Amino acid sequence: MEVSIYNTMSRSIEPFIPLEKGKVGMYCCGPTVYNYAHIGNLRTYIFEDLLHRILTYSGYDLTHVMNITDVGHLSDDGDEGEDKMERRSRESGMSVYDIAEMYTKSFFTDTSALNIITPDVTCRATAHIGEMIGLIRRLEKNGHTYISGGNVYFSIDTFPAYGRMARLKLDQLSSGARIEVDENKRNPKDFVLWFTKGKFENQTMKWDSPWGVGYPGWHLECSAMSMKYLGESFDIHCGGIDHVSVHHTNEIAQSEAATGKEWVKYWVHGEFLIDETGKMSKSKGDFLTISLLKEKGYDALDYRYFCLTGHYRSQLIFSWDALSAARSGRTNLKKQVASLIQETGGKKTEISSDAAQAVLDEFNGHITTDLHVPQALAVLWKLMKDKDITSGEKLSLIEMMDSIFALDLLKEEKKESEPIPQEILDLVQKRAEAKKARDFALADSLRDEIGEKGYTVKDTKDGAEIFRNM
RNA sequence: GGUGCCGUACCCAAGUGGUAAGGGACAGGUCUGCAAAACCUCCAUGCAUCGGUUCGAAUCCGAUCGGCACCUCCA
Repeated sequence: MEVSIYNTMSRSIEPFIPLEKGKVGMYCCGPTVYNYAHIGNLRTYIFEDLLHRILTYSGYDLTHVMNITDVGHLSDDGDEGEDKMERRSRESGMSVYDIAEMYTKSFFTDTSALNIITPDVTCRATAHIGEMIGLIRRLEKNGHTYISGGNVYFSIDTFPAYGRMARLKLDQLSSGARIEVDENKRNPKDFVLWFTKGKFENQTMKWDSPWGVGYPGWHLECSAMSMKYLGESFDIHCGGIDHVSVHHTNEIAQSEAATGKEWVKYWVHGEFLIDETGKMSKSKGDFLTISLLKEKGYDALDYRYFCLTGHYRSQLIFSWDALSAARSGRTNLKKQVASLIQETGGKKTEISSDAAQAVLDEFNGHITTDLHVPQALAVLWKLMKDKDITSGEKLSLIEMMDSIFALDLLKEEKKESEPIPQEILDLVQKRAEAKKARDFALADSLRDEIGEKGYTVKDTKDGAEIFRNM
């Protein structure tokens, strides 16, 4: 199936044409594992997962690579920067490696709860120091580097296309407006490839290199690892929108300066999740995590559903009300699917009717056009209400759609069937008797009493159902 | 200072030239002693404001107001 996607490089939706027919190499910037991921971070991985699923669904043989940043990501630019991992280590008393392991694990716990498919390759920066040193040597050989104040810098003046994707106007950037200019830089936009100086006294992660003992600059790892696993040119590079102007700009510069080739064909960026006050960030006090959502009674997939209702290139406004709406939506969807399963005994039917085929075509059209997932979701709702399509066909269609949505629509909810206390059962029994005697005042007061004790009773045609209140 | 984005109902949100998707909430109905559930129905002549282009504008252009992001670290 043909896929089109918005390319940040051209600022337009382009037909996707892979470098090698039928195959796709995709690299996505992964987490820096110095803290828990907040739900804004995770929105980006949900969007990348949708792209992953859509490419696979469309018949491509996909290789999806994601890095784990466990070194070199500074909290600030310039000499004042401190490695985020090291800072966390200093603050917590744990070793940097323990921190990396702990937060890597929690990251994958979150992504797994969100039904995000684990990339084919996940690679740690600290396991690829050799590749990074190799890349610096290539840049050095091509005359793109200089050493100043002990650090190795990339010289952007040696790369005329610098800032092309971000459309930076270098002469008009107000460098130093918000940060101190690094005196060692020839051009304020130059960036460090290898640190041997800086806030370094406590750095525990360091390696020997031709330029001295030190550690790599943050941007370097993505270039080095993506080329290792996907080759010197590959199809798709994803990440958050915030990476366009610095991180990806620098990645492009150092990669293309090293190889002399176009590095990435399609750049795909996901917009931010924001709240009423604007962007979510880890430095802005408390941040929202999947485990917090769970504590408040939401399923991780309620959040996934919420993300599916907005387009990946638009900001999405988070609120508890909006999340509750998503939870209700997903719950209703699941209920309707469950009743379809009950009705058919779970038997799916091959799609044969014109009506069903039309729904499938519409769905396919949406997902293969720049990830128009919100419209695809609307198609699912239309399908649920359709009166001409048989239940068996519906189930087949739902299964196909959910291979993209990944909302576990066909999965039966396992109810934790805690035993109902005898006390409650007695009250329910009493109420049933009161109802039978048409003493509704007593029945209602008994229902209130049951409610006070934390249970809800609902009458069905097969008698009373009892639920524990959440 | 430079760059870019956004403003659609009570909330979230889709829609980039052909007459406003979808979800949630609300309201009404069927059913039920009532409630809940389920099902049905209703829900923006309107897309920040003002002009312009066009047979036709939420969509294109200009201005204004309001909000946000990036040019430090960030998904």
